[in-house]
Amino acid sequence: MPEPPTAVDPARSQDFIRDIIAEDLRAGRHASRVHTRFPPEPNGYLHIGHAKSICLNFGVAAEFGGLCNLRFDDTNPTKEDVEYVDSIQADVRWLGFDWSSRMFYASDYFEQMFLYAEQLIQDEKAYVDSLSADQIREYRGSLTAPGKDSPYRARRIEENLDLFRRMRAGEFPDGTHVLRAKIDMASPNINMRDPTLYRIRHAPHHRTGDAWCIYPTYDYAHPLSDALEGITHSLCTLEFEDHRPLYDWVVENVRHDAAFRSRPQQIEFARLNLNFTVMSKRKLLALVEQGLVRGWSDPRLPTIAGIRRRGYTPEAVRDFCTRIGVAKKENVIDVALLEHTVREDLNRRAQRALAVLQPLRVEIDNVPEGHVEYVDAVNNPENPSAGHRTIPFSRVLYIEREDFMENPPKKFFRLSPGNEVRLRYAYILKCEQVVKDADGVPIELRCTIDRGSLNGETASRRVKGTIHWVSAAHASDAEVRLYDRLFRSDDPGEGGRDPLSDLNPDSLRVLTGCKVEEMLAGASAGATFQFERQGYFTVDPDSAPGAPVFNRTVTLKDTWARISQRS
RNA sequence: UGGGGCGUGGCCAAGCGGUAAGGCGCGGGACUUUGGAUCCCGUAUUCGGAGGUUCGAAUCCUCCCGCCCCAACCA
Repeated sequence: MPEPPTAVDPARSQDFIRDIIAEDLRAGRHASRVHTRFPPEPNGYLHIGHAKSICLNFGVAAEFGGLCNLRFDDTNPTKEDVEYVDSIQADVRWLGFDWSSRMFYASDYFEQMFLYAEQLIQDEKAYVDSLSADQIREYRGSLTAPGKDSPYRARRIEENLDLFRRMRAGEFPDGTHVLRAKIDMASPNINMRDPTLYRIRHAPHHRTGDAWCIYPTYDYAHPLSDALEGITHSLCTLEFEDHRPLYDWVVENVRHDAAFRSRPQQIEFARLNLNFTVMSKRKLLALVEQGLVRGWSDPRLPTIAGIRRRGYTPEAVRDFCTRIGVAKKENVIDVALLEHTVREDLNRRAQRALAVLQPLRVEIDNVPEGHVEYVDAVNNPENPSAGHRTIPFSRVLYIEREDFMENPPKKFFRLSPGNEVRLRYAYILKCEQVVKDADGVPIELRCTIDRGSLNGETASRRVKGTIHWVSAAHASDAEVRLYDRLFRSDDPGEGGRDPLSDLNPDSLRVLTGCKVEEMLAGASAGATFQFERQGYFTVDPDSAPGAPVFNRTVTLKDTWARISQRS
């Protein structure tokens, strides 16, 4: 008789990292604690890729009743800046995570790390090397050839200690000496061939100023920062897999004192890659520095700050991060998933606005000139508590050009000669006559309405389609800047068109059912509207009040293409 | 050619020896005071390949193939 299938353990059903943690907890490891950290280097703004790590670290901690620290990995003063530490805090908060009072800097531990380094020297596990960077590289060997010992590897403890202290005292210029771990120059893992622990850098640090002129490297500082903060699970990306033996070496070989609070374990996962956008720090920095975008928060960038201005909500980004999962496989997530989570969230909260982007004039013969009436409109069909608004209706309207077709295909349910369509929230409209210009292009429609059809729910008859409209006399015509291009170019990356080449913001004429100014005035910064069938638009939360800048939140180019092809 | 990882549908991703979850996307349909909304339905005879073990393999073994990462005094 076959065994019954094993029941799925919910604690083992999410991802391998949660599995490991659950198992550690079960086995009582790490004193049954879970403590993670999000450790960015403050050398740039956070992007959507970091959101994955933030959601993972804070999420896992919360799920297992643990804590998550925010830690700035500020061990390289030449690349870092306070502007970045500020923006990173703002972005993590915006995403909805709270590190409480646990915000730290690797630089908080410089003194303690120095002490541990001295002990390493005393234990003959570290030495000062005086080879040049080039020589060190040569001595390191290659991927296939083992390295060889530096002639300075055998220095006396006292000499090492003296040199290391004088390094700290600033007696030597950059590049003259370096502190190295004494491990194994023949290791097949190049990271273990006596890795550098400290280098001399006479450069002001954004936080410690000129207190130091030697700085620990990532490989030395990271495991120690983790241990000093009592971190149990140190989550990082795949490229650090080869560094894990070194991470463990540092954790094991430093002399454990009272400050040494945990024996953290490093666990690696695959970083997020998104198609149709750029995530490399290098490229983002280049865009900002060359002025090709308006700063790190340009809505066209995949930075958290840019995404916020674009109208994305933290809820949607978090949902995206949980939906992509966590694994060790290299991945390229389809940006359509991000767009989906945003639409799903916005659809529930965005105010609707009738808007016409490419107007076609409509004159209604059986509505008297000067007549104005206000029809009732729902702000959000899916959320009654969003309330109602009234929209002016009059003899002359604008409708969307593409909502009219002179020779409609079979399944076109919008307006065409002799046919009827419902004007959303208003009457059934019939096209009686098409006025064309010299080239035969329709420039105006003469129509009539069915006076008895105002309320669609009680009307005696129904028509297949419904379109959006705007009263010509009441709508304003404002030039709105629209950011759209960069974020979703048509090239996924390598080769072909450079996704960064098309940087000019589009501009767009927007006509809404009320004056645009009124709409903006009544909207708080960051408010999002859904322009019927045109997508979501957000009033830039970072722009001056009333400034007519919209960021299109979701790009639906391909869908539009499909729709227009079909129609 | 050294070491470390990874290969399940177009993109992600469950699965952990018992006969391929789920999401996105895509296709079809329904609905209509919008919809690209919403609701239905469909979408891997097969898990990189070939052998083997087993009553039974995506799951175990062997070999092979492919992709990614590593030779910063970056992180």
